[in-house]
Amino acid sequence: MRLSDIIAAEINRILDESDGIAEIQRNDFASQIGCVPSQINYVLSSRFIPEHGYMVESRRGGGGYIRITRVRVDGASALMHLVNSIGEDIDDSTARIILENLCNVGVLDESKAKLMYSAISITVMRQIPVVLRDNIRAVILKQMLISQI
Amino acid sequence: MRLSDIIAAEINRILDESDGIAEIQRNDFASQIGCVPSQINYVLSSRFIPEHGYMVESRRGGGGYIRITRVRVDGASALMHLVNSIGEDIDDSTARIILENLCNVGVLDESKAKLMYSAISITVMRQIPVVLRDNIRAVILKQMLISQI
DNA sequence: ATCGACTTTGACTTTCTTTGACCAATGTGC
DNA sequence: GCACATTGGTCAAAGAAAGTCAAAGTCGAT
Repeated sequence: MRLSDIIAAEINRILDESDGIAEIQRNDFASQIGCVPSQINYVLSSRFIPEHGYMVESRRGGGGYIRITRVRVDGASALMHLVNSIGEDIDDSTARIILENLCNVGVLDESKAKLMYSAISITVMRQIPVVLRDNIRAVILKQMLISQI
Repeated sequence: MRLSDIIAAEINRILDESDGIAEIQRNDFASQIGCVPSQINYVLSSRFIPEHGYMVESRRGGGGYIRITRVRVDGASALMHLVNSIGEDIDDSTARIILENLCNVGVLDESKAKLMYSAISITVMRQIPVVLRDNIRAVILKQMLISQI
């Protein structure tokens, strides 16, 4: 079994035991498993991603931590499907249509839809290198949608 | 839990209980919590900052005190002030503190705060070149806050 | 055999917190 | 007024985490 699989399994075990929230200290966790600390980051960024229903936060410094939250309520959640259907990149008009639809269907209220759209608005995207835009837009949108499950 | 979080929580508890005004004596408060006095200053300067709706006054000498006041203003003008105070760049922890404070003051509900935080989470920022991050974070945050006015 | 995608590692960086020595202001008693 | 006690303020160093990045390794598919 690969190291990264062991780490992922261990995080999932904690998530199962702790109501979907795992809070670890990177160095402790790494030495407990027997890997270098940065391996944890690799696993988090490659497996604990929005498409799979996870959110990751962290803080540095004394008392720092990494918190992984699993939001998947059930595999059939409409929002989960939507997130997975978005893919690596999304353009502005598709994003807008998605938000409008979610609003029409009543999954989002107008205020939150506006909030989300503002986060990926042209004002924001202008600051991002063109080649990255569709990708960043997708990542932001997916992460925001996951946060609302 | 970190010392600084304990201190911040305690100050917020006093603010909640005392109609938005907390008056403490630095040395007493510090020894009550079990930290060095200057730690209080650290917490005040990193979390209870004017742009976020707090006032801090103090007096030295016998009978000296530190008074923290939570300024209650209407949401719209609080947000306007905040947006104007943010500037070109913002780091992760300042952003998090802003969102926490907006919740404490009642300008944002927790769901929207989470939504906003997810839009600027590490998962998103990891995709953006390090040198651009603080700038992009600021643009996204400001735009989201403006959308709520 | 080798190409490419995924993993593993570790040196280096950045951020946040805690502590303590020293400084500044204010009040009090003479 | 002056000396001294009583506060709070500042700042820089040390400590405690986590993040980044690129080089090297692995392994399956062609």
